[in-house]
Amino acid sequence: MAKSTINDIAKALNITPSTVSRALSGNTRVSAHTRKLIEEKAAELGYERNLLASSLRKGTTDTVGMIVPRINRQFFSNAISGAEAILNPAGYNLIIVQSHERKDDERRAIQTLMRNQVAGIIISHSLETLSPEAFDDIIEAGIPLVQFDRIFASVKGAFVSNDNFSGAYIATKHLIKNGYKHIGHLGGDTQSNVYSDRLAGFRSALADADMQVDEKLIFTDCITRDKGFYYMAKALESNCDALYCAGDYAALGVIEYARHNNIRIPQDFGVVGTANETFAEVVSPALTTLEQNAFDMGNRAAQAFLNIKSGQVDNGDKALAINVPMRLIIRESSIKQQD
Amino acid sequence: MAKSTINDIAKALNITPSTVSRALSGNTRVSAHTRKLIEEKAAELGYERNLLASSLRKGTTDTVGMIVPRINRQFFSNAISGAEAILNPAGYNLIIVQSHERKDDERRAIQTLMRNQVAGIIISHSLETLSPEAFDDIIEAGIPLVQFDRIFASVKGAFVSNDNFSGAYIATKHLIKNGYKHIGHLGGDTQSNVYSDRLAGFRSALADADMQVDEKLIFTDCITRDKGFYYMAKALESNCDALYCAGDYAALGVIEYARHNNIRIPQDFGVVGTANETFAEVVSPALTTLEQNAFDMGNRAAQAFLNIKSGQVDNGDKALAINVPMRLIIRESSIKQQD
DNA sequence: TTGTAAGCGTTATCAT
DNA sequence: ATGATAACGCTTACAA
Repeated sequence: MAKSTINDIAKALNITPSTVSRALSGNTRVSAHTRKLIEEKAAELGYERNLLASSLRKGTTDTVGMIVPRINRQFFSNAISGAEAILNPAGYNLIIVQSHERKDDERRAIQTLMRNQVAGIIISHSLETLSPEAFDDIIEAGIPLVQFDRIFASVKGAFVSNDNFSGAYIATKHLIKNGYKHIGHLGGDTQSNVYSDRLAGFRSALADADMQVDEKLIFTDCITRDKGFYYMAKALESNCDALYCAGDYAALGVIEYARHNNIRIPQDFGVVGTANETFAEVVSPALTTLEQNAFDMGNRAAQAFLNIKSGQVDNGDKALAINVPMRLIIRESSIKQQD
Repeated sequence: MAKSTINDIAKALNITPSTVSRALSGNTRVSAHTRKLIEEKAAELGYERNLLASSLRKGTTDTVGMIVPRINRQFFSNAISGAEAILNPAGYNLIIVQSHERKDDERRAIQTLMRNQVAGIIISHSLETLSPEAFDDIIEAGIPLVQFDRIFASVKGAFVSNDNFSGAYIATKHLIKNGYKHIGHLGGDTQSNVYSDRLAGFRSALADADMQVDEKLIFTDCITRDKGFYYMAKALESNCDALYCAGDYAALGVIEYARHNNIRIPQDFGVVGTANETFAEVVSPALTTLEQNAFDMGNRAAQAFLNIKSGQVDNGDKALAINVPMRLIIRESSIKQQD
């Protein structure tokens, strides 16, 4: 009933706890005989090692903390799975905490993880977090830190992000190629690297095609469905005929506005989103969008942690920046029909 | 740089660790003066309490473990948020582990949590888990256990589930009222309470309307989009004109089959899903579906844990069964037009 | 109000 | 191969 300890096992077998500990941690310097006895007794008593005690003694844990804004977003939950897929086989457990896009929650999350003596922290910071003071604590405590997706480049440690610039560039170029002439952008707060890079990629694609950027068609607080709906109306007032959206939810709002107002997508208007949310394939017309490869990013973030941990790279080494390419998934919403 | 301890603080102030401990844990029996000194020094040294040591000493942790099949399902990620919303204010941290619908992973997850001495476990078991041996360990160790959504009724501890029977009943009745005559069911493995209850509710609704259940129209291995597509074809061969689906993904498959084969939904064929996934509102025609109220379930599961913990109810008390009603969200896919 | 000392369960060092 | 012992950082009687 009550939890048993190595002392219980030792007493039951008339040996010392140290021998039990050795046997149970796979140490070779225990006779095959006693090892067997110990293992049997452990099973009989339902013994489970107390990781609090073990970690306290060893001074390290096998736990990695991962902080994400929200887990109910495909991107983050898949990134988590990607990290797990690397960490579990490597003997680490992953503990997940949500920041709910709030700075205070994030700070608390960092504190909780540090107090729990995690072996490392993998984080995509909240949108409310505009500067990385809280991250410095992590580095100062000597805890390996990996930022992913949303990055403060000034912080030491590794980071893994999408190649947002190139992704946006490709998406925009795709709209240009398809004959749209007056292309706008629905983006997010440019204080975030994610959205500033996407905006930059958008601008760059237009520039390379010798097309003017109409500043009236650039919106940088538009990552929700409602805002997408709203700004689509605004964009149309300025004769917009296509939008590259930095998020699928905004793109969804665009599609819905078009449907309600009998604007034909893709014939009259083109849309490309970003993220490939589950609904992108299902909405009608199906949404062309940029795949973020979340699983892969989680994978690489975890790998970066392992690299730091194994001493292969220094935590303060800036060579650890990884850029994951984004892939354009072409569906109906951007393929202008010739009529 | 290196982590500091209460000993560091004590030494720096020429007092004993016990006083520091008392001050930092809010104990009143410390003079205002020394408390202030201690707090300042703690801040200066960037002290963070080592929870491993603290918990080991106290014999309890403030960590609750939550095991779910996968976090990238809206239902589970929202349930997690619901649990968090109760537990964090109550001073608990939630650690989340995925079972990936695999029995072995689930077993490992339980082990990890127990080794980490969690204060309680909230779980929705994997579909691969057909019997609850692993759960008995939890109860035997005296750890409060709350099952949610997927339940083994034979296990002690609390459980929180949807009222799947009534939900399915309402959904099916809704199809009947809308004039569909030959209604089938796409469900899941009936070894799970979730799917057996939904099937039972479906049957019951037909029975109460004096309608025959056509066994050829009942499929119990159909919770994916592909399967939905596939079984829709089968159902049509038996002159089916409506399906109540135990999952939205299957319903999506149905809609897609209909679209590809020029079957008009809802005019010629009715569909109701279950879960209200994000795409349900967005797909065309919009899908009528049962809301699972995931957040609320997580909330209640967490509350059940707190109740056990506070001794209000016994962990072995079966009075802890909570049934959360499901709400039918009526959209286009089930409203037969009169023509 | 503060100090002393023991102990949570484990592991590592040093003996034997 | 096994035992004795100390220590990880913290909390809590008990003493002073």
